[in-house]
Amino acid sequence: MLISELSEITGLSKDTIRFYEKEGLLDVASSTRSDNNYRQYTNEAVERLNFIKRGKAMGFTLREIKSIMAEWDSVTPAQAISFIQSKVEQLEGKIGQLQQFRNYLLEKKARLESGVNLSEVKFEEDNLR
Amino acid sequence: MLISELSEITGLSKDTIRFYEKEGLLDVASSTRSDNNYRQYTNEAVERLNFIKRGKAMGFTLREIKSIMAEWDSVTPAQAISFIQSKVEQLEGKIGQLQQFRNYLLEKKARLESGVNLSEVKFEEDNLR
DNA sequence: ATAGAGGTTGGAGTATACTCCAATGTCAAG
DNA sequence: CTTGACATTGGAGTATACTCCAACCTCTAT
Repeated sequence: MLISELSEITGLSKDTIRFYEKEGLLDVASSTRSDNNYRQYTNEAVERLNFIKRGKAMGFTLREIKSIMAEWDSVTPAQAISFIQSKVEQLEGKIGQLQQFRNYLLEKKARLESGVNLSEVKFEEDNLR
Repeated sequence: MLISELSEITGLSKDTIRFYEKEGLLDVASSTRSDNNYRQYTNEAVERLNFIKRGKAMGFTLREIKSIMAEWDSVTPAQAISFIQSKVEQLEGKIGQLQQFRNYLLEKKARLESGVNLSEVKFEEDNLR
């Protein structure tokens, strides 16, 4: 497929896709050039871009996403396992933080609903634990 | 306290703290100026900065964090409740995504451990659901 | 043959979030 | 009264991740 189609499928702009390519986030399996010099994309490209989107949504930088994908391609199973394990641990930390923050907000909300004044529940670190 | 102490307590650089002030993320309750024009910080500043760090860790931009704090200060209880509710929903979405990604990684890991070839579990969108 | 909708490039510009620096002011200690 | 450690400012520079643009090539349809 050409870049417009890929752009529609993924919801990423053409510029962004070309930018990702410049940055080395798409490999040969994702895109080749046809005779007219147009980029030809495979489904691999769709998968890669979705992977990138996912990674970004979890707060990874492009650099990190690139390294994740590179590891994925080049690494022995044993290395992959320990790599994944460490990523999972990172994610678990992040999830824990988000849940804490969610609980913190819900607690504040409950206090507000029970009529406590806003200023009394403002930024107290203790509420976060 | 002076900026060095605040910097040590929060782990943020002095430049970062001054940058946050420029951006309007610290209010009068957090910092005032003494006669010599030095910034004098209160514990409120520590709390604010920790709040900012927390917000950043969950992927909010400074702009968003500022608006959260502003709402917090200026809003009626009813508005605060609906604001919090929407933030909680956003967070729940984020948490859900992170958990999905975590499960995805764990699944890949399990496959690797059971001896499946790496290339067979590479970037397939189906694995993400 | 020309229009129009696609594609290409290199490079400049933008937003975010710092980070560094030079010049200068303040203050306690020797 | 100078030294050294702190503080101040404005402004420049950096990294990340795009976003836009001009100039130009390609292909299909009329």
